[in-house]
Amino acid sequence: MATYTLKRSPGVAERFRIDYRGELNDAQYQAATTLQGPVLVVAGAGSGKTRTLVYRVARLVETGVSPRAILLLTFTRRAAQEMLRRAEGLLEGTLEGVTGGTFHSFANTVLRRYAKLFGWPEQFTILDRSDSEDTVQLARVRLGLDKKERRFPRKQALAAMFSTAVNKALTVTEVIEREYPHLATEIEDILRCYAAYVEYKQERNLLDYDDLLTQLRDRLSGEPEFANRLGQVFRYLMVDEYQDTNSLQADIVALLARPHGNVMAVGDDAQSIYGFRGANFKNIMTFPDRFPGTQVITLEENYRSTQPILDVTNAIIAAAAERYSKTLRSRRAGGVRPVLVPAPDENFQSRFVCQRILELAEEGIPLAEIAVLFRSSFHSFDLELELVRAGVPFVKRGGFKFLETTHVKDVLAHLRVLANPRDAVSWHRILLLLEGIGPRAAEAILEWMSEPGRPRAALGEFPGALRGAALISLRRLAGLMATLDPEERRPAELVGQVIEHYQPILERLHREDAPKRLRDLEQFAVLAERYRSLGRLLADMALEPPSDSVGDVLAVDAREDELLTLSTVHSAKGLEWHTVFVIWVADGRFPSLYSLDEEEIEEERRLMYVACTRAKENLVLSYPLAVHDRVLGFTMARPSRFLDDVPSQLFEPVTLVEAE
DNA sequence: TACAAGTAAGTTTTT
DNA sequence: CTTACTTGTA
Repeated sequence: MATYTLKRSPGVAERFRIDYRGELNDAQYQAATTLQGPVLVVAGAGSGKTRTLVYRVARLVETGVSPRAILLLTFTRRAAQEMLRRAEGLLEGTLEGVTGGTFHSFANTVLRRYAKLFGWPEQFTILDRSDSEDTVQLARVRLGLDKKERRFPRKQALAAMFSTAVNKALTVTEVIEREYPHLATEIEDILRCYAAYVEYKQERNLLDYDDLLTQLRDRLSGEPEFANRLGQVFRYLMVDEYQDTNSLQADIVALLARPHGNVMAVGDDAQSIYGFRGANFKNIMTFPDRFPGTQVITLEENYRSTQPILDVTNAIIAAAAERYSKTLRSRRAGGVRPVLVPAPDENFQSRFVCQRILELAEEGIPLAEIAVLFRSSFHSFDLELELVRAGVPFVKRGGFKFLETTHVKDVLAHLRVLANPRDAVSWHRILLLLEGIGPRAAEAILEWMSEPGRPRAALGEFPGALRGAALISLRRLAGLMATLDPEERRPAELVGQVIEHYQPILERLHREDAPKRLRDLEQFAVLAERYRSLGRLLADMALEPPSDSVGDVLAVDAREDELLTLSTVHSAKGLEWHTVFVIWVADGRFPSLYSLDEEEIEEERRLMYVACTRAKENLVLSYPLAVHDRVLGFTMARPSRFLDDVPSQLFEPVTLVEAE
């Protein structure tokens, strides 16, 4: 197809409502106003990266680009929304139509929209991690690999291997050789399991997270019409957090940009923290090779933190083995030194943090401006108890979500078979909940149900031999399926019906804490009110689950803006607070005990860097001197090795003493 | 064949 | 704390 380029009429594009020159520094201005061709922005922490992206979106729209032609791939949907909200505020005029989201959610949207083009069924179900694990387990049982001696890996380990292979562009065999050498003897069975898993997904229209990406890539490279249409729709591509993309995602970016070459990648190699799922921060180094003619722009001025904080973070990252060299300089005067606090044990640490937070609140710092960060989500358990005791309301980000609890997943499974009747994983789950039905019976029923022309409600007519209780509960389920009508009922109504059906099951299975779990389900029903389509609800639950963890019931009556944040460092990326506490800055916790290889240590270092660069005014690092280990009892802890690289005079030392 | 109860072992970070 | 696997009973 020949292209004919229309010239922009002079005079129209010359006048902008926004004073880009005045509101951005030179590097930011250059990034925001370079609209054509490939651009790489290497943006240090706090250097106004989001601001720059926001202004660039505004600039594109002001020069006459339709918002619909702009595609913003960010790390979380929250980041995309935040960006659009700010751009909206800037331009008042409407930015409606800008597409934004994660690679996964974008893949989901376009694969569904163009499903007909490549002869796919309209409905496919997305498997989240634990669904994938369950599916692997089904494949494993089917192959008779569950009756083996104890050496055979469990479902989590298997699913992790398969995923690693996809995300690091390796074969399963290579992954085992590199990362699971002790399983070398099992390779054959593991590969059989993998093949069964792949086949199972294909038969049942199931896509796991990795399939979303591989399918998008393969359709883009294999279906010219699809690639062309997308290329015509999305003519300006922006990718945030580029250092956290893996080679699969980098391929997708290249394929999307191929028709027009307008792609801006923004990132910071020093903040690459997703290597464990295949991200390769070298992507950002090789971007200019991949896109010839790339303009590289570096943002080094920091607007977030005070200089004493930057002195510490610069020292931490200076010891990194490999990186683009840049040293952040603060634009902000003054500031106090970060504080380093050794605590006698974990509970001292918790009490210290809690007490300081209360004092800061007293001084007028809003709780929403304070965060406590940690390496792994269980590190905050003790602190959470302390905060509840002190009546400090908080939200916890990262870690276990309430969507991942068994009871919520059970309810979701009922909804999923409505959207995709072939979703055998969900059927399996539902059937096993019934009294008197175990794996054998479930398998037989599914087999029978899979014959064409059997509606969901036909369950009750299953001819196989079943005991009394099983027959009754199966009929009851059939009754529910007959009533549920996804065409007629709103998602929230469906959820209500399912909960009603599920309540007695829940009471039988979890006698102890049924009321607590029921409250979670009510919470879920409330959440479902926001949706008009069941498909949308299910896709969101898999791709963009609500980020709050289980059990911040305390937060119910506190206002959103009056909550303290507890967060894993991973979930804190891109955010900032007036005061940041980092707890458990001890070797074995941060860096994690499980990440002691050379490359992994480098990533842990970057993670520490990300944690500390979240702070604007106050940074407080603490670690317990004695650690309680379930096996070893109390042992001595050593401060994080990353502190060794920081000259001690950069810290304000503090000693904790108990009141008389 | 289903299930309760008991033992043993694995536990990072996220889409 | 969860889940995987075993054993004993209906």
